Amino acid sequence: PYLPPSMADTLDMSGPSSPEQQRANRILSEPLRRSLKRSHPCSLSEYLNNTNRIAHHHSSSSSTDIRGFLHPTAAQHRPNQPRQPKPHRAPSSNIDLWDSPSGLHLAHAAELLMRAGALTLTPTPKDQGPLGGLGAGGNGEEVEGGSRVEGDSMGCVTDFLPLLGCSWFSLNPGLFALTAGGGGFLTGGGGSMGMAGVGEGVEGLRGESSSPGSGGGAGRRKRKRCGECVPCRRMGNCEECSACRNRKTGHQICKYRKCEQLKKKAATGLEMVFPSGAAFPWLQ
DNA sequence: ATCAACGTATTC
DNA sequence: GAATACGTTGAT
Repeated sequence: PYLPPSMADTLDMSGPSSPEQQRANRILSEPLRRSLKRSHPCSLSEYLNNTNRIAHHHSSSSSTDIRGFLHPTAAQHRPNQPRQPKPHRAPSSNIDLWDSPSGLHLAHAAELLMRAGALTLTPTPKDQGPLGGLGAGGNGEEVEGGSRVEGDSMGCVTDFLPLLGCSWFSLNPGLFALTAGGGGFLTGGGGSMGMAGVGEGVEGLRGESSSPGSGGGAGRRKRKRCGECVPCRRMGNCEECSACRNRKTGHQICKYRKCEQLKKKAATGLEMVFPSGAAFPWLQ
């Protein structure tokens, strides 16, 4: 029930069986570009904290806790119960990480990232967020080596919630963009990962450096030209437009070469945008 | 909304 | 370090 057949095919780790899968695996195994290697991991702890704050804001009971979202049963009862399989869906009330209004199915996304090798689990003792140890610690279990990710019989991660509860769950925005304003590179159609943006260098994660005190615009990722639109394909500057005439001071590309995608306002927030305009379309 | 200028990320 | 170009900001 977690993954549609097309996605299950995509995530089949038994080996590449199609040219698309072979290409995807090759791309994943290729070394990062220099600029991508310099990308710094983006911790989800801030996101989770924000989510928690939002939950408090929206909850009139004021007793809402992210623990309740991540471990509804653990937060309410089951002190000595053996580990229950994680519910596929949290209660529909309040903010729901598993079926958020914005389509942010975080666990699914992270599962895909991990399977694609784009998500790293980097536990550090000092990087345990305020929610660190949730779930696993509650049952006296330890996450060993930071790679304790179990899959259920359906091949889905059932023990992912403790990872969400810790801030050592990190993403590498250079390798994996969670915001693709010019169109996502994960394509649901055809059951294959498009990965169009990976080889070229995926850009577009925003907000990672926009935390208070980071200096605002400094550190914000730059999007890149799509290279496919008419302006991008145009060769040479016109040398007549204002951008060309003010090249030294304006620092702008020729107006006739300005990428159509970059003309649009960049997407904001932690979300995937697909050509269809839907986030995580395979889950809809 | 458009434009110019600037800051700065990125590439060479 | 220079050149290029994206993002932001302020002026119009």
